[in-house]
Amino acid sequence: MKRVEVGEAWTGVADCRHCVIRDAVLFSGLTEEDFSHLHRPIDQITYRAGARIYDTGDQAATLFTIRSGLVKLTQYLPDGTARIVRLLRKTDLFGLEAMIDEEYPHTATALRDTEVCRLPVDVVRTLSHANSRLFNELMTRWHHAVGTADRWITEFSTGSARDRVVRLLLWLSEKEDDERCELFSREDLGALLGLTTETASRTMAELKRKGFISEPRPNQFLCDTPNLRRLVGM
Amino acid sequence: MKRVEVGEAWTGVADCRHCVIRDAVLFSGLTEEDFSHLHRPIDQITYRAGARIYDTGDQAATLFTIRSGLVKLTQYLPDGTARIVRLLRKTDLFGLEAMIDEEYPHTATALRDTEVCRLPVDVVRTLSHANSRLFNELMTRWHHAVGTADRWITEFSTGSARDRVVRLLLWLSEKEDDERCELFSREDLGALLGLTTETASRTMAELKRKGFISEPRPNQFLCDTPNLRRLVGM
DNA sequence: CGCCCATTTGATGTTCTTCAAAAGGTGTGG
DNA sequence: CCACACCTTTTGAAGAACATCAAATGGGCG
Repeated sequence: MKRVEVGEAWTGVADCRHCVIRDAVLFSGLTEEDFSHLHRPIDQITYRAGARIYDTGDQAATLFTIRSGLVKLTQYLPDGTARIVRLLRKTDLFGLEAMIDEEYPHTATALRDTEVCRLPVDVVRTLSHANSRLFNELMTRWHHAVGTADRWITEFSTGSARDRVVRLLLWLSEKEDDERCELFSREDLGALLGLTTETASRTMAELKRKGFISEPRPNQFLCDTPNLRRLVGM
Repeated sequence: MKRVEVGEAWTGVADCRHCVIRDAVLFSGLTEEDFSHLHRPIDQITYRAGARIYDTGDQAATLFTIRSGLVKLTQYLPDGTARIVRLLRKTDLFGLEAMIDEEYPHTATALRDTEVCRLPVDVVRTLSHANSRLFNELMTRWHHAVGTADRWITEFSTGSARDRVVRLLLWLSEKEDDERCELFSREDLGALLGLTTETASRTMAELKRKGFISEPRPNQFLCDTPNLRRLVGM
């Protein structure tokens, strides 16, 4: 990974009322009146690919909404082993733990250039008491986080290396409109699936040889989803 | 597992106001007034060891608080593979998904005789809008579920079989007062750690041989926690 | 062009799974 | 109370899958 000197840049003050992804974000349920109580501005920030957004143990004071890009959450074992526990993209919310905890439990890193909105936790707390739609939205986000974590356990941490890779490819394709699927480094692929970089690489190579995937551009894949699905019995 | 004809038995109507574990449960923040609005009674139910509490896809209409016992949540892959994604005990809440979803995403099974309180989801929903302490308590529970799921990924799904078993033993001892640690079947141990029954059994045998654990009674273990901790670098 | 880093590939060893069989425990019925 | 059946656990042997170490390849960038 290349060193990035200036990892983040302040992009401006968000105009939540006219946000292009407003339907999909946390504040979708806010009323004009709610917004009028929003005295503290919502920052918009851009992180370069590879930039650290926050570190495990950092003081947790803001939630993040992704406007564009891709973010990984990594958790470390005492022996230094890293495991990627979540992958976040457009409209996803992360750092929710700030609502409860003093510190972030993960390390958040931008995998591509990533635009986020930073929501101060006390703003969200205050609004969530007043606005029950926001409260529901928050619950939905928590629910979603648990559901995703559980998929990580069953789909990405169970079975053979090939099965795990295939399930991940299918999961990534799900989220794309077409059957393309942007991937990241082999090292991250391994850290996500609990495999070594080499095994991740070999498995991808095997899938290519057998024609289940092709790689028109580096790290961009075309998946034969029907046949991949058949491979893992989905 | 022995067939259980009568898996569940209604034990009575809960008296939440005078609950012995009241400090620790979801309703700890409720006021006298809140309780007076609680027209629908809270059922108390006992499940026999091995009894199914709910099944993946069942209509989700109640949350459960554990008064005593042990419950596993299992998730299934399309090919039939089962993976235990959570272990719940006294004062834990499960079935939270009922707040959002129509169906339970897991199968919940009692591992020992287990007493639960059943909280109708609409009761919790109504109360949570009126009582902000309950709302906070709910958020805390969600937070806890995510945190536990993440530990499952990093600690129980990463590294060698021995490391996983050791981390689980340490986790179970954490929750006990002494260094005893009740365990369940080897099959469940495997399903929890993403290993086969045989590997789980062999790993336990090896730990016994080396003196890290002893088994005074079947499925009850004494752990040499300091040395176990050293084994996995904690 | 040459350097740096990520990826790929190879060879080897370990770990885990698989299949199979034996041992141990528990409950039932004779 | 013993014998038998059934189920779980343990153990063994063989093979497959994955990790590890090492080296080669290839792409991007100064």
